[in-house]
Amino acid sequence: MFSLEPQELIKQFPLFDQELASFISEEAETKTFNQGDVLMRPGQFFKYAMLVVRGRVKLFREGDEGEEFFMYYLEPGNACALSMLCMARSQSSSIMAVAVEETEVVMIPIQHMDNLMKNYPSWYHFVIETYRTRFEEVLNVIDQIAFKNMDQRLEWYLKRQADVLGPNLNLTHQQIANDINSSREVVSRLLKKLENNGTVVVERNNIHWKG
Amino acid sequence: MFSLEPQELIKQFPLFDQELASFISEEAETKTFNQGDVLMRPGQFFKYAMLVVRGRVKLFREGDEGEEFFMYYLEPGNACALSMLCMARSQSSSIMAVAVEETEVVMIPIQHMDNLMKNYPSWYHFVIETYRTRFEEVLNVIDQIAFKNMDQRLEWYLKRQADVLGPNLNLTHQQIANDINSSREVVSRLLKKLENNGTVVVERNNIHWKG
DNA sequence: AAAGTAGTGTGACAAAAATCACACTTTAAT
DNA sequence: ATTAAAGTGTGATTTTTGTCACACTACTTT
Repeated sequence: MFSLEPQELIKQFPLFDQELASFISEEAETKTFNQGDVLMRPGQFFKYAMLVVRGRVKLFREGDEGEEFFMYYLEPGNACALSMLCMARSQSSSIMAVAVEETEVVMIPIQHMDNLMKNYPSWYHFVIETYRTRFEEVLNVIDQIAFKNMDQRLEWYLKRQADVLGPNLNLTHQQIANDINSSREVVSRLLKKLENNGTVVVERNNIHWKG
Repeated sequence: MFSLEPQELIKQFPLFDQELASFISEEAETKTFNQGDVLMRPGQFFKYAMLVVRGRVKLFREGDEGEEFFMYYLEPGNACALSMLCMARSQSSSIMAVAVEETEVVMIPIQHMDNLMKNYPSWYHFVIETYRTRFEEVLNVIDQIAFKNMDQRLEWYLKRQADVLGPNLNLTHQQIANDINSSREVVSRLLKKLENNGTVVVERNNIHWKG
């Protein structure tokens, strides 16, 4: 654990002002997670608000039978909205957050929240903005699964992946199927259709998005 | 428009402390919406944070082709999470909020937010709690449509309705179909199955939940 | 009371998606 | 180099859900 320079923080979080960055730099610690590490799991207490400064975190919902459903990525400059909903929780099935690469996270102990909210307006602007963004994101997910068919959902999924990871997606059909809660065969077939459209180029372990 | 006594507010919003309730009572206005009135529609600016003190508001998502998808109700003591995400927004398709009965809403002008956040800790606790609750709710919706079949989704839908509206649900099969984005015939058939299970009693314009 | 309308029931069929079976191909392991 | 493992392609079949057609019932309106 080590802390981060205020200037570095502001670069990642442009909404922060000088005093806020200094405070966080002073009081928060930085932790590095390895690929595959779980940052957050269902039914967990939070002792920190988590800000991603490097790497990438994948958020997904887990079903009762262990199914997974991809929600969104947290990237540098993002905060984990749920980690800021500090109060206790212990629901049957909640959300999972896993580092998909080596990831550096600023951890702000929960006991500073009152102070931050009260004395650092740029903090609560950031919090509000974080919620808004995530809420929108989640609503878009609902649109997709409520209103769209698999082919459109797959396309939307790939597009989002490409927006974050770049056009070269190192994904197997099985992994995609897991993320959108479908099956490998269905994904294979739909990918073929997208390839015929010219939307993607399909290779082993790799989908090239041309959207 | 008229304002509300602090004591009345606290009764509805137990998280509010005395000073907060006084401030809101002073600065906010109360507005009454009739059944069917739209409180919020896609791509709208918000000038107020809205707190429901009487009645009921239905929140649902609209699809590109005008489909609807029920999300949740706001009841007395609830606030509209999205109305508090004040900043400008104009997304293609967003959320709809409609009064399902005569509904009284406390409208807090957006320009008081900074002050409220800064000087009334019980306000931001309330805001955080509002977000948390809605976020959870929306995640549960995702679970249902991502992982469950229509029969289970219908059952869950009816259960939620019954939790809010009581066991006697004045709904037609068509209305239910609209809310869960299915079709009337499917709903009819599944209701029959639920009736055989003893989960509901089906009558014209009325479903009696026995869960 | 007759006619109209909204709500419901049900069979037949179509479409979307999941599942099964198995062939084949590329990469990794021994 | 041979085997094993992981990834992909594809037809056949089943399940789930949506659609169409039409009958029927219970309320409303005149």
